[in-house]
Amino acid sequence: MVQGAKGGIVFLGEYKHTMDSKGRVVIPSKFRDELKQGCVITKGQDNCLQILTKGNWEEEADKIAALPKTNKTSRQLIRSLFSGAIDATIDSSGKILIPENLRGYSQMNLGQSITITGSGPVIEIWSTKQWKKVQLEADKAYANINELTTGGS
Amino acid sequence: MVQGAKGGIVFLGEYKHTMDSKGRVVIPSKFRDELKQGCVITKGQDNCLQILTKGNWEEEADKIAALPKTNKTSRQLIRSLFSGAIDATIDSSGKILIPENLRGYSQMNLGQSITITGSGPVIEIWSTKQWKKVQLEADKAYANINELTTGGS
DNA sequence: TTGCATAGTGCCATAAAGTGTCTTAAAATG
DNA sequence: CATTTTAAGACACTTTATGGCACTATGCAA
Repeated sequence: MVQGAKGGIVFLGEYKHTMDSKGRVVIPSKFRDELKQGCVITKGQDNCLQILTKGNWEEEADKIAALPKTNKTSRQLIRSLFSGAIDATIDSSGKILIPENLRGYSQMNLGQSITITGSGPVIEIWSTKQWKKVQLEADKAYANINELTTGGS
Repeated sequence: MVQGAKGGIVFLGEYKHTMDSKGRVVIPSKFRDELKQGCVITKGQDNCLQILTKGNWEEEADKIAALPKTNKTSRQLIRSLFSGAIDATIDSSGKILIPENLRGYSQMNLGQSITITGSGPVIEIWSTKQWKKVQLEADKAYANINELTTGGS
């Protein structure tokens, strides 16, 4: 997998897979090496799930845990992150199980299409339905920025 | 390969090739040396794909990755850029594989004609169909510029 | 406790996708 | 014109995705 200028891992690409009848999904082979020593699945923003490497998770968790617990929003964030997180391992055929509560959160259904995307330091998992919506918006935002920074057409 | 005034690489020229039955295209031999250590393919404007050298990519990626993830637009940019990119390597016969999602984005089909152009610091790949349209517009714009800068005919 | 249902795990078979390499023909080079 | 390089297609091989089946663990109810 590619590395950024600062040496961190950068996940790239978009992959369409299927959730099997038991709630498992295949992790794209390009991502597997980085996740082999274990990974953590959390609730992401916009109804996606995120897969973090062990290293990334620790960083993230430290950041969140350090937030002031007197602040209500912080407490909610802490609760959401930790209660929604699960550590997972890839099985011998490259699959991981998405627990029921996370499937619900991200609107994934057994046997349906899901989309896995590399999104820089993290991997995101989407129901393909949801991804299509998000992607459209994302591409629009990207196109706009390009116009601004490159002078446009 | 040519260098610009500031020492950056400058890709030049227009090449017509064919996408093979597996989605691979031959990279013009003049471009290969610069891409041998790896390159990244991203979505470009007007439904083209761009091939960036490692160096160019890192610049681009660092800019986007540094954006705050709490901001929705930033998240969209991150998603669009990274999910729409893939790192590629040239094989021993000078080909690279264009992944399915990027073939879709750029309207390339297996077995069909594609056009590869040097476009300054990046290489662009087009379905020939799309390229013809864009080239026409580009030529027109160039003619107009000439008129403006030379005072016209 | 026993039996049953449900969720989770491991592994295998098949099909599809991706990769590597070779040959031939065409193009470029000197 | 001879030689070298490049593009395109073909093919074999490898890897990956998917679905299925069997087995285990867990919890619940009879």
